[in-house]
Parts: sequence; structure tokens; C-alpha cells
Amino acid sequence: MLPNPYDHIPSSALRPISGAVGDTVFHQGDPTHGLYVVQTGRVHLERVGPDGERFIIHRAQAGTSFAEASVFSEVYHCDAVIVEAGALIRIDKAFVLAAFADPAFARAYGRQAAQQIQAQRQMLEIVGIRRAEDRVMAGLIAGLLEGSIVEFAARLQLSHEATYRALRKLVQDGRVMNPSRGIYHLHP
Amino acid sequence: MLPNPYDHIPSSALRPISGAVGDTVFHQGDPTHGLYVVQTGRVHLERVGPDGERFIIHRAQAGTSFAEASVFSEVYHCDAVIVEAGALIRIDKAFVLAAFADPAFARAYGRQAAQQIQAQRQMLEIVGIRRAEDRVMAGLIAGLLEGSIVEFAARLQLSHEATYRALRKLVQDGRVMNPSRGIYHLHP
DNA sequence: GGCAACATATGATTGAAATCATATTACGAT
DNA sequence: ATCGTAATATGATTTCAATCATATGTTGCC
Repeated sequence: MLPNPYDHIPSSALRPISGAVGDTVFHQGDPTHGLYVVQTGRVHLERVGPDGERFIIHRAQAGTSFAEASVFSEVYHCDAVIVEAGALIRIDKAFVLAAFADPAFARAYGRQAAQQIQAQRQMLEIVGIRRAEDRVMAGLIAGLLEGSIVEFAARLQLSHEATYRALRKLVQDGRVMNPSRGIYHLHP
Repeated sequence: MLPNPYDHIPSSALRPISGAVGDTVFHQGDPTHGLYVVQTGRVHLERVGPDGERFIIHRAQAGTSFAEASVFSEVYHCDAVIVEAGALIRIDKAFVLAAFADPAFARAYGRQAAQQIQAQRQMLEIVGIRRAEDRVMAGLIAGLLEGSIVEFAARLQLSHEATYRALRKLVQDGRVMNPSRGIYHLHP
């Protein structure tokens, strides 16, 4: 149910929270209570610029956690705004900090964090590729095409049209197989 | 000297390694020995596609570590190629795993990892912004402009020309201050 | 001081991806 | 069965960032 490491956290530390669209879970500058796991719905983390301009620093999907770093800081550094109604769970920071004394939790946390860092680095490299064709190819090699082409395109930060065109080109050049409509993959 | 958490690792676990350009530190599929810290030089992590096409999943700079996730896996999932001669330190995985039993190490690791994840998420959001002007503004709000505009542009995955133009536009629109040549910042 | 190298800056041109438009196909609901 | 919605697919047009070109300012070096 919860992402891996937090299985080690006692259920007394889990605070269920429900929110409607537009609700702010916490504000920039608020004292930190802990991190959050999104069960359903979507949450945006926004930083507010000096002139009140908001920009999104993260979009948290159902099944993911956010504000993990708040466990180690005194105040939140952004706003958390609910953009799709749903249910959250807050995990109190004191419990997480205490859990680090348990080597099993610590290793589970370390593993999960290291893998996430690696995956994000790869994403940064991929979205840094300018040519749509190269980016799509890199995305395929990285195994990012699970589900629809539309989702794949969104992950690659490309329009789906550009993604379709790149895929067609790659198929024409024999670098990608297209055994049937909507199915694309590398050779063997 | 070393990034924060690894201060807790005994020096007997630190293996100095020197390499010349083109040397491969490890290959995809090799059994893992541990993670690496780049003291000087640069290292590319490359994944090899099915048709032998290589694509870079990370560029490790001096002062950063790489292959952290190898501590938790049996084999390396990419090649590490030295692209600029320098010195590395390998930290044996067994010592890192053992160190997780020390809550101080575990928390230091957790803090560092959580902050890195947050920073990378923010970078992913920023480089996902299409309009150069908006991207530059987001970069300014995020405090990414330290050092030269050229470095700033590289971080934003923009050409420096586009970055200069966006900065000029932002100054013209009164959103950014340009007190002197080469100096740009937000209002107060 | 003069030179080399680089950062800053901006104009002109080009190219590639976004956008707009339009079919076709697939799939679930009624 | 047919209606509606979303994914797949591709063509036409537009936009905007990359690229090329060029100039000035700044810094360190001999």
C-alpha cells in the first residue's frame, strides 16, 4: 500500500487527511509536521516568487510521497496545493527520524532514495536531449514506454504529435519495431 | 572533502582510483563493489542500447558521487567512462550497508538524499517549461543563477543566447533587475 | 600595454517542435 | 447498434529557440 520504507512506521504515526481542490495542505514557511503520501488525487508543490508569481516545483501523483525533505528541516519551503481532490496520509517527522535508528528502515529508505535519484538523473539526461527522435529513442531504451504513447510523450516532455512522428521515423529507419497499431518496441 | 554522509565511513573503506580518458571504471553487468566519489575529472555513466547505441544517463562532476544505488544491487546497470582524467574514490558497499546501522549516518544519508531528490524534481519541472522567458524566470526564482550566465544557461538547458534575450525581455518588462552588466536578480 | 580567451550582448537566419486541423481506430457505456 | 470519448496517426502552419555572425567588455598573463 504505502511505498516501501514507510512500512516500518507504526500506524499511530499515520494521519489521514482529506482535501478538496484548492485546499492548501501546508504553506511555505509553516513549521514542518512531516511528509505526505498521496493515496488518491493530485497535489502540486509551488514556490511563490517575490512578485507573487507561483511556479510548480513538483506534481505529486497518487501512490507517491512528497515533502520528504521536510523531515530534516524546520519549515516547509513551498506550498502544497490540492489540484485533484483525494486522500493523503501524513507521516509525522519525529517517527521518521526515530525510524532511522532501525537499520532495516534506514537501508530500505536508502535503497528507495538511491533508486529514485538514479531514475531522476536519467530523466534529466533524457529531457535534455534536443532532437525529438533521439529523445524518443532514449526513452525507449530507458523503458519509459509503458502504457499509452500519450503518457510516454508527457514523460518525455514532448507533444504527442512530435512523439508519433519520431516513432514513425525510427520505424522507417529500422531502429524500432511497430508490430501493430500503437505498439512500438526495440528489436530483441 | 567528501559529501556529507560519507564522513562516517572509515578511511579503510576508501579506495583511491586514478583514471585516464577513455578508461572504464566499471561495465554494465559487472558485480558491484560500491559507489564512487569524483575528486577531480569527469565521468559519464552510459547505458548501452540493444543495437550498441550508447546513451548517457548521468554526467558526474568533480565533488559529486555516482553509482550510489549500486550499494543496493548486485550488478552495475551502466558503464562508467572517464571523460576527463582525474581521481576517484571508491567506497566499498559493505561499509556503506554497515554504516546504516549508525543512526547518525542513516539520518545524514537520508537528509542528503531527500534534498537531492527535491532539487532534481525542481530541475525536472524547470527544464520542462517551454518558453525560454518562463524557464529563465523559474531559474531565477529557484536561485539557479550563481556564477556566469553561461553556466546558468547550461543548467536551464538553454542556449546562452536565448538566455540573454530572455533576461533582457524580463528586464524590459520590469520583472528582473539588471543593476550592471552581467548582473541580474529579482527585485527585493 | 597588448594580446588571448572568454563572458556579455544582440541581430539575422534557419530549423525543428508546437500547435492547429482532421481522420481513423478502439473501446466502453447505454 | 450507436454514441461518445480517447488514442493513434498524419498533414499544414506557426512559433520560437538554435544557430550563425559579430561586436564590445572584462580578465589574466607575459
